Amino acid sequence: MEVRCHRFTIHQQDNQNSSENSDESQPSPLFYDTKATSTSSPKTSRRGTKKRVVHVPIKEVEGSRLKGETNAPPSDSWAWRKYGQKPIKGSPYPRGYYRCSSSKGCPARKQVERSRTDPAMVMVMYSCEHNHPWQASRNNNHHRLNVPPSPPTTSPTTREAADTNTNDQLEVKQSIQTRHSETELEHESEPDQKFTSLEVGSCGPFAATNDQYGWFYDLDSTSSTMLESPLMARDMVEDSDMPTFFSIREDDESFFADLGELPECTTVFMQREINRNLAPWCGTTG
DNA sequence: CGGATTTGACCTGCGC
DNA sequence: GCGCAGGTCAAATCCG
Repeated sequence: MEVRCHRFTIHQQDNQNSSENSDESQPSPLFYDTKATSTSSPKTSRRGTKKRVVHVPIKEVEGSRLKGETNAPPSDSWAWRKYGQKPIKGSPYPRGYYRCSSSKGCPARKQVERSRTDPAMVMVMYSCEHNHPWQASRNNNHHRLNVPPSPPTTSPTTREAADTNTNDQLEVKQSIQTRHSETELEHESEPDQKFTSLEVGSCGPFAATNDQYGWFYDLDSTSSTMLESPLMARDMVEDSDMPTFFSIREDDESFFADLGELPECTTVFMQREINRNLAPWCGTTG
């Protein structure tokens, strides 16, 4: 089943499995609860984060702040400040660690690394939710007026030269550190309440209500554009750990809401969680 | 000079 | 319990 939402096609998978464990017969859930998984479970962040993968054309990075950086994160509505970089075992590319600098005290973080299977892509893993003053206003249908002032189309905090690969994509991984209780998880077992039942602010924009991120719907949601990148299309066929496509519904749209921060040409693939016990939208506190 | 990046050290979680 | 690897910190450095 195929999903066409704006220009985003959602694909969620574990950050490690995204490229390494392509032989996974079981589709990767949206997020993995590291606390609940065992040896046979897909790998997740060591800190209990849950991740999803988005593919973004690498050309987007050219306009972003990390010019010339191997792991240039895609430009989005937030300003990110790099606080670390680590070589990742099995990957020729290092992983960059970024904190949100759009507002003081924002706990949002993201990790950026090149895809191992396709160097033309970069993975960006988001951890924790943004916590900005203007977010509260979004809940009141004033979303379009309360987005961060002058959301940078280019990342303002990085200074290096752009990657000049124009046909490539970025692979964007997003993860969430979750704080939901067991009770909340039970709600999530109901498909149609999967997102809307979650508390805004307790699990970040991924679990936000439609209202909170309704600003996203003002975007070109009527576009049927999908799979802008042939690269990603190829991966979807070749990779056994491929995402499952599905029809977007309201609850899913709230998932997409956060993706409004991603570059317009971001191609995101979402994988419907198969085992909800393992893949609640938000798990327990890590 | 202020803010962002770099990079080595340190901390922590997980697997054996 | 130990070692490995991921994640974070913070001082040094760089750049506008």
